[in-house]
Amino acid sequence: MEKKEMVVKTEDAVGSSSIPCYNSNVYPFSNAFDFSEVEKSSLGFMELLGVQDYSPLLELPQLSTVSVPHHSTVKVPSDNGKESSEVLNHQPATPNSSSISSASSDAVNDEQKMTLDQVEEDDDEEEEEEGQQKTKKQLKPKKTNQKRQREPRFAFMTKSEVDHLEDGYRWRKYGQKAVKNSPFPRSYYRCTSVSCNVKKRVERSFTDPSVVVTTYEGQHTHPSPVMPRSGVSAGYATNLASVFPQAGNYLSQYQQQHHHQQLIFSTLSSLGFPYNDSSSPKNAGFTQERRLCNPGTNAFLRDHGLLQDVVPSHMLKEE
DNA sequence: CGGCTTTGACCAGCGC
DNA sequence: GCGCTGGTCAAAGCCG
Repeated sequence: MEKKEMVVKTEDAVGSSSIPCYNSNVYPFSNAFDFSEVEKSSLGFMELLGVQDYSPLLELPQLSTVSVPHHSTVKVPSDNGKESSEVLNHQPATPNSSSISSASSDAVNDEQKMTLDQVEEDDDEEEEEEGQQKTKKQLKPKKTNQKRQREPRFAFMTKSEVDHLEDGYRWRKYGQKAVKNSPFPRSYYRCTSVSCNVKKRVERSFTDPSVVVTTYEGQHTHPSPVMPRSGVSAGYATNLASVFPQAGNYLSQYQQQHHHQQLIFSTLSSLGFPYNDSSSPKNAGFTQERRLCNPGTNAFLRDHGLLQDVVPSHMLKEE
């Protein structure tokens, strides 16, 4: 049986932090994090996420002001100010809330850098071609276009038995890598649609193999091949999307499919959105799920593994 | 036969 | 400079 629980984490969300929270339960994961530690740390949170460019924070102001409940200060480097800090609210999340972690993004500066790189690359191209043909052909080409060209990223934490979750789009796997500190490999997928360079990474938490972390990068330039569905889901997805524009983008994809509707609703519900659908047998599975982000328990802490790419372990310490 | 997955190799970025 | 790691490429193989 496939049981899923989705946890949303926007890579931009933690950005700078102080969105007027619709519901204090929306970002419960923060209960497990001491963001003041982030401030102390030499690593910015975005850096912890493996991001080197924070410009999207400007691009996604809402995300950049997401409030992280309960904990204090999030310091986020940004282009115009280097960093912003915000005192966050202190409401503990309620049980059953799911976690949202946040993540990162970047892009604008990279594009600028890329331009320069491309110019330089033009000069080298001829030389490279020769050497390249001899040894390996794939070597340089990617360099021209790929110089850290990063799109805004958005990650979902999904409790699922399957690694690759259906989201209405078609994906082609183009790589798999072993992940440090994890026995589970990370898979790389790319949208099969031409001219759409959306990518996603899928990896499983090593501390909780039932949890899959899916990270989307970029935005689709085409409609989902799966027909959109109408229904109450739209309202909630929109609601969430209003908090996480990027999330809404992907959530809307999820909601285009049956069982993913449930997945979303389960998540939204746990996020504090009042959704309740007991008619689905699949929901039975949800109730059995470990309370992934239940503050005050160790449950969440046990998940720190899948977040450790996002947050250093010391941040996961219980208060 | 076309599309997809697997897999080894390569490259770039980063820290030491 | 070197080594590690993440990310990507593309050939080979698989499958419907």
